[in-house]
Amino acid sequence: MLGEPIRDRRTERHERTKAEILEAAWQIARTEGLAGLTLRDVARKVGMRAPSVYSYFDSKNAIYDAMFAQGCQEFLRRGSRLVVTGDPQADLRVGSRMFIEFCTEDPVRYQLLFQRTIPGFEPSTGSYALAVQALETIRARLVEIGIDDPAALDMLTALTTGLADQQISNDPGGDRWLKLIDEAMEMFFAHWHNRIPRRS
Amino acid sequence: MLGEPIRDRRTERHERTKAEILEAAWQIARTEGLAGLTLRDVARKVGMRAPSVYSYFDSKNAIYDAMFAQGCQEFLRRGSRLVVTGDPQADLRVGSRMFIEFCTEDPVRYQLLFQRTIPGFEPSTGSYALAVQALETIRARLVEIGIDDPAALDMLTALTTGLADQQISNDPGGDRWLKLIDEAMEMFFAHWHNRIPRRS
DNA sequence: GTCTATATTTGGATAGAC
DNA sequence: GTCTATCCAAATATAGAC
Repeated sequence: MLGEPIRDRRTERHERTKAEILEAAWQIARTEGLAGLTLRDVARKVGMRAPSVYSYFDSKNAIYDAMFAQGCQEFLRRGSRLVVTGDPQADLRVGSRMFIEFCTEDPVRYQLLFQRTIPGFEPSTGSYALAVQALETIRARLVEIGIDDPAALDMLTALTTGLADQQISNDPGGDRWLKLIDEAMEMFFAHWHNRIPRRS
Repeated sequence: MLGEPIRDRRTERHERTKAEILEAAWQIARTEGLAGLTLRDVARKVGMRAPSVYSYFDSKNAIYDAMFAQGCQEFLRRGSRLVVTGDPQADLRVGSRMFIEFCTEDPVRYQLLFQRTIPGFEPSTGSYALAVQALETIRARLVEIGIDDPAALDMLTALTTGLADQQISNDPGGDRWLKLIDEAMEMFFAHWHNRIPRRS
């Protein structure tokens, strides 16, 4: 009557090693750049030779894809922890701050998820679905705040990714654009709250 | 009494060929991606073999650097053609539209100038100075519009690059974010015009 | 599953003849 | 200035032994 599935110790170990490889990949990407990731380096970091990695991932792009999915899942996890207080402006501030800090705290992850700059890589359908889901959580939160104009959502993504992008590109490690978040949201809120969508 | 310098036909031809190589590099980067640029392809496009390119550029990065400088100069050229009408909002609209269209009309140029995503490349001091000069023209225009808070400049660069970035990443060739430009500038202007800078 | 060995490709850069 | 020939290095991926 125990409903637990039979544990497969072999599979468990396999999954653990996959996770270990991914963690190594993140670390190397953060130091060498996302495009500078090589299977040799990843393998070495986990104490293997390059060919052994192929027992866990079919290709280098499969690693990128798993990293992409991990990034999306982390975003979804953080989004699910956000609460709705009922104060629209506060909710907007908290949500946008979460998003922008998510972007800036790991520029490599930002590059992988939001800029499509890796030569031959594009996410698999499964991973892409996670990204769609992530955008949907943002849309839903904006609706709860009382803003349901689709143009407002597009404006918000532009404004927040713009802040994140400038922060990463022009003041890495600093806060020159981070400290503009509250003011940006004030500006955004004043313009879009209780506004009737214009025709086209 | 003719003040013209003596023309050096050899140098002139050399410069012409350099320009031809750069144009080929732009074309290839636009189809193969900026990171996908190879000397072989560039050489072939101008009817040479790869080693011959070294008679014109010391390295591949020297080509990137020349492209970077060209991009900045094109931006400066367009900025110099903008007029100030005295209508602050109209001037803001025109300036931001110029900037965003400059970005979106050539995503490869945008990537080279505004995202630093090429492995070992960073602009030479001379080329970087052009980029600084370009930002300065934006700052000066914003002052003429009547907004001289440095935070406003940072907010404007975030907003405009954000619109450009979303347009390029999520609706290439379309106008989903381009058509938000006027509304974005309305929002920006309402917030920053005649505002006293806050302490910190 | 992991290894060694190797195939394969690619691409930046140099040497030296013409 | 341009070429051929070549070097050198890197990196993905596969074959097959253990």
